[in-house]
Amino acid sequence: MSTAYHPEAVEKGAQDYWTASHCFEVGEDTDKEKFYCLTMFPYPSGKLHMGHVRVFTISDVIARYQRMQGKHVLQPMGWDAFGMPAENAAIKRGVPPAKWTYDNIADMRVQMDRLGYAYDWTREVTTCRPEYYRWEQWLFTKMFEKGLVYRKNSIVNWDPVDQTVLANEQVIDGRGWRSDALVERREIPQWFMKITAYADELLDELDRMPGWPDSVKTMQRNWIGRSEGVELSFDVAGENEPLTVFTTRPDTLFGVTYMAVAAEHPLAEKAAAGDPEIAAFIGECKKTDAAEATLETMEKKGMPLGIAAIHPLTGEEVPLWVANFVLMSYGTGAVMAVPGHDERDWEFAKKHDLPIVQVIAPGDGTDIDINETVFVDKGVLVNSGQYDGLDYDGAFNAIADYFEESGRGRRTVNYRLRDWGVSRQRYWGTPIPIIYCDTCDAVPVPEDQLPVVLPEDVQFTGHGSPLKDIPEFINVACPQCGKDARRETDTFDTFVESSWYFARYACPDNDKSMLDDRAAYWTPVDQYTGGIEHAILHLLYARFFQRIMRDEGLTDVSEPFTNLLTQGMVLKDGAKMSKNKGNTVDPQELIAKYGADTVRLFMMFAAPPEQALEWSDDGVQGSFRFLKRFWNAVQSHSGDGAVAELDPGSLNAAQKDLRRKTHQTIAKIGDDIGRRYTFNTAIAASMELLNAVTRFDDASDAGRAVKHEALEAVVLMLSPIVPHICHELWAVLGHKTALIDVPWPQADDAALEADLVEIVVQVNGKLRGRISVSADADNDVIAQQALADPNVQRFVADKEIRKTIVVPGRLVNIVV
RNA sequence: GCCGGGGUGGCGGAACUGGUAGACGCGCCGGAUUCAAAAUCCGGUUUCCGAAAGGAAGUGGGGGUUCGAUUCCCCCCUCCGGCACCA
Repeated sequence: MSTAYHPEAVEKGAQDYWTASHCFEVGEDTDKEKFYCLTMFPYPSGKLHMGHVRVFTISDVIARYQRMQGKHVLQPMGWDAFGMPAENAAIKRGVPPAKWTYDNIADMRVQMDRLGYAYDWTREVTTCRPEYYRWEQWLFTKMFEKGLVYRKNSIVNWDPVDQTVLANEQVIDGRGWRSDALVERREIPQWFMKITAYADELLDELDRMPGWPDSVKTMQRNWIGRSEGVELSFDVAGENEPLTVFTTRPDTLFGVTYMAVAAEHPLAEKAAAGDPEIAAFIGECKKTDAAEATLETMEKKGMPLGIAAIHPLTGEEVPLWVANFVLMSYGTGAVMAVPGHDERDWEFAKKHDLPIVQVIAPGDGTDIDINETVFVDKGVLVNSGQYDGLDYDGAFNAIADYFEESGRGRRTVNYRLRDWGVSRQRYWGTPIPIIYCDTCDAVPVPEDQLPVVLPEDVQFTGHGSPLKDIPEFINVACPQCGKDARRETDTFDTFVESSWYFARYACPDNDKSMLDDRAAYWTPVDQYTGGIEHAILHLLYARFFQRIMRDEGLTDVSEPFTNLLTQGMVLKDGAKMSKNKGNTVDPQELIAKYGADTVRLFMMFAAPPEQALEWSDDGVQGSFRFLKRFWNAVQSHSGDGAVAELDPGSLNAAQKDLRRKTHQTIAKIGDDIGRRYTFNTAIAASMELLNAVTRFDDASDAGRAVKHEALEAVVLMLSPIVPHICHELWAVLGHKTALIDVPWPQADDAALEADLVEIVVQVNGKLRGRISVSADADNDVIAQQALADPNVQRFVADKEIRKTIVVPGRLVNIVV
């Protein structure tokens, strides 16, 4: 057999072995501890990109490591198969979205297998298949029965030229991506899921999720945005209905000098009816896309409505404005403005010459000029009548009490989180299982008529959903009264599919129920890995859906993902690699040139997983070179013949040193992979150990035994990262058992002990020397020896030593 | 605009709990091997001063705490991600 490293042959050999032995196909019948290792499933865009390779490899390394720890590991894979790109491809190339999607899945599956991932393909889940989406249709009807879904008008981006709803991504600088027409906000009826009913639980549980990164938990907390405040009503001159607003700062109530409502607010519409100028302004406000980032960054504009609200405490008239920064979908669509103590209100008041009144003074008694700078901190009330002198809490309670007693307001909790709008005016998605009847209104499709199957063989024009052109799909009998009725043609947001797929992997073949006992065995997911871009939406929706399934009696689990690893983006030229931007790198070419192991190694070595990884074409070569060195080192050692048994008690100093290095490395890599997930430093440590082995020139029996132990350790510890070459080299080292069934190595504490340690000596915090002391030397001895160092003496000389700090095993700092 | 995360040699990164800044790799320079090249192997490589020993400076910028700060605190700059219809 040739001893040169040929990756294709090595990789095919290992993969054939894994396939033939079915070693990654797992059942539930075992005494071993289970470990469910999952990566966010891909959208089948056509080809794997580097972001996929990164996330799949991270997860595969963890799965293989946990298997070596003796766990019963499930690592499944599937496809987030509904989505907009399939429709775009259909418009562009005339291929039906279904065919395009299934072809892509087939192609990507081949690419994944070439990378050697340890997947249980018997559990593959594809979300565009009726066997999958029927259960989310079913769950939606259950939610309907419980009142957890409802229909209401909501704003979409409307392209007035193409006469179609646009996704935010399809709006470029406020214009439709195809038509280039200015996008408008338009209200249409849509279905919503009541995620706000779970807001408190989703928020509170974050405190009990130690396996999630703090950054993600903080983002979710801020996204839910629970705030305690007061809802209070202002009478409006000439109106019967009061105007209700929410505020977290009732202490600033005396500082209200104007109020603002959204363009869609009934009071604004009423004023517009009698004033063309206002009507024009409101029309202008609606000529913008619906993204929050757009609203928050655009110029703040407003116009007086000529309507006065009555201040509930002073009885004074307060002018009512319509403003483009107030959102109808937030709270009540109206805000009270306190320009003295709110940044945005202050700027708006300055611009429109509205009065600014100071009603809060700094707690430390400092004088401020409210016309010069806004004061947003909490403090002591002034200019606030009977409430003067109260602090924030005192004023909050006194004013809240007053409103509650007078029946004009109440303490309440407000959330930034809004209910989840799940309707999409698109074809390639799960049909929303609703039938509209003139008599019975919206009726959920009964269980025995599920699934509502999406027709796959359609003419796709790009002008509206093709479902609207299929009478057999639309025209149905009302399930309640039997009269002629119409089927809903909107489909679900694709985030609905990705909110529960992790549970379905446990029982993808069940056609009687959504989940079963196998889900009880495998869930929750022990390790979930995916992109940081999903920190809020996907991960919050999945947490919500898990609770919906729990409350439906399908599972006892509340939190779907015990440990979360959010890997950074793969960037190129400073931006996320994406097809849209055209800055992708094809992994396929690299695999063809260097093999899967080199690609896996480079991805894991280039950066720690949570950091963004700026792609560079250089460096892959280095990983390949390392694998060749690794291969050659094992082959040449093995070629020297059989190895005697290692006797740790009879080693010389050099042999002991290498053995110490081996066991230090075992301890370090176990920690790096098992606890820290810093695969880059684990690889660096393997390289160091291999370098030490290469330098170690000792052909004695004991020497070869120590070397053998080191090489075995490297092969075992690199095997989660570069499994193919390690599979082969394990056999080369003389083993009959396949590497996949071998446990992780253990560090021998006795081998770690050293006689001498090096200690750094500083004078006034600056490095001045190094000393070697026995490992058990006490602090006085170390300090004496440090002082004796000639270079240290130069800096201490005859100066008075004020302090000596000894950090055992590390350093001595002499302060003069 | 708001929320979250980054910024360390020519480059990717390391330094885990406040204790040797630059591990490991890339690149580059020098050498060996070769008719030559590729490949491989050996040595060097933060900057400045110095023949060396050694010294000075240095982790985006400014300030602070400390015997000691890449690490903790305050202010600022800049890049990346998310902002509810991209997935």
